[in-house]
Amino acid sequence: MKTKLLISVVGPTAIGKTSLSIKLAQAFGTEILSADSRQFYKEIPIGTAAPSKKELAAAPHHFIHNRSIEEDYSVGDYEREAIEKLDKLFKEHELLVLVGGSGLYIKSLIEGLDNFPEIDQEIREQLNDRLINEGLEPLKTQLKQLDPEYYNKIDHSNPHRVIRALEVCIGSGKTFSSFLNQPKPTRGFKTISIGLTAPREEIYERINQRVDIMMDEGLLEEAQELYPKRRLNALNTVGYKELFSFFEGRIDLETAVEEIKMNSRRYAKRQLTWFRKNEDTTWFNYKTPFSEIENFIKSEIHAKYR
RNA sequence: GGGGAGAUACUCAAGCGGCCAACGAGGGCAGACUGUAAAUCUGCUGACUACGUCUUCGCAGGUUCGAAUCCUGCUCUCCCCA
Repeated sequence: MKTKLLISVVGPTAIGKTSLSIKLAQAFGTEILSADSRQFYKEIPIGTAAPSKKELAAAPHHFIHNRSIEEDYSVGDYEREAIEKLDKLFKEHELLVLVGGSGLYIKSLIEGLDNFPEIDQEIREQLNDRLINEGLEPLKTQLKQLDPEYYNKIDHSNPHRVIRALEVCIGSGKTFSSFLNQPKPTRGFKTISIGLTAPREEIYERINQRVDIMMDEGLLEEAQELYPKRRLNALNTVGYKELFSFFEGRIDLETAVEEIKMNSRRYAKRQLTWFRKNEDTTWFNYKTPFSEIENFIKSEIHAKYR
C-alpha cells in the first residue's frame, strides 16, 4: 500500500503560497486544505486575503470562508475537523496539499495536540475580567498554586497563556500539565514540508502592495460594516483593529494603513520564526520555477515513500 | 541686519560636571508559543578580537583629576523683530 502524503506549504504572508498550492493541486490532481485561521471567516472576504474566486475554481479548497466570525473557533476544533476531512479526502487521493500561515494550526494537524476537556466559556470570561480588574499578578499566583509545574515552564508574563492554563485547571479540577504529553494517535500520513520565502525586503514590499490593493478593493468599507462587532475575537486582527482605531478617531486613515502594513510585516516575521524551527522544511525562493519545486517533491516521494 | 531657541544613537526625545555607551518611546532585529494564533508574550538594539576594550552626544578648541553636561569660536536649523 502506498503511503498517504501531505504536502505542507508554509511561509510568510503575501508571498504566493496560494498560487503554489494551486499549481501543486493541479499537477498532482488533488485538493487543498487551508491552515490559515483568518481565511476561515466568511464575513471578511477582503481582509482574510483568501484565494480569489478564480483561484478557488482552479482547485478544490477546504476550510476557506467556512466559519462565521460569531463562532468560537479554536485550534482544537480545527484539528478535529481537519483530521476528519483528511481521512475522507485520503480515500480519494493519496496526496493532499496543506497550505497556510498559522503555525499552530499546521502543527495541530501534522503532529496533533494533546486532548483537553471542554472548558465552560464562562470561566475564561471571569478570568479575563479579573485580568482587567486585578491585573496579571493574582492570576499568576493562582496558577503557581494550582499547577506549579506548568507555571515554571511557561512564559508567565503572557496573560493568554496564564489564563488558558488556569481555565483548564479550574474547569477540570486537574492540573494543566496532566493533560500534556499524552500518547498521541499516529497520523496515517507522512508530510513533505515546503517553505516559500524571499529576502525580507521583498516580503515587506509585497505586503505593502497587498495592503494597498486590499484598501482599493474596499477593506475600509468592510471594516466599517464589521465595526459594530469589533469585540469579536475574530476581528482582533491586523487589518481591522487599525481601521477600528481610525473610526474611533484615535488615528488618521493614513496612519491606520501604515500600521496595517507594519503589523503585517511583524506578522510575517513571526511566521518566519515559527516555520524556521522545523528542520524538515525545504525552502524555496518564491520566484523558483514551479517545475523545480514539483521535481523536488517527486524525487522526495520516490526516494522516501515509494 | 537685530533678538531668542536649539543641534544627543535609525527616528523622536531625556540627560545639564563623575552613578553615561547615555532614561524613555517609536522603529528594527531575534526569540517563545498545546484551544484567543494576522492572537499573546519575551529579549536585544554604538563598535569590537566581547564578564573586557575601543570610538560616540553638530564641528574645532579650552577649563577640569573628570565634560553630552561649563567656556570660546565656527557651521547649520527654527522662531520673533526689522
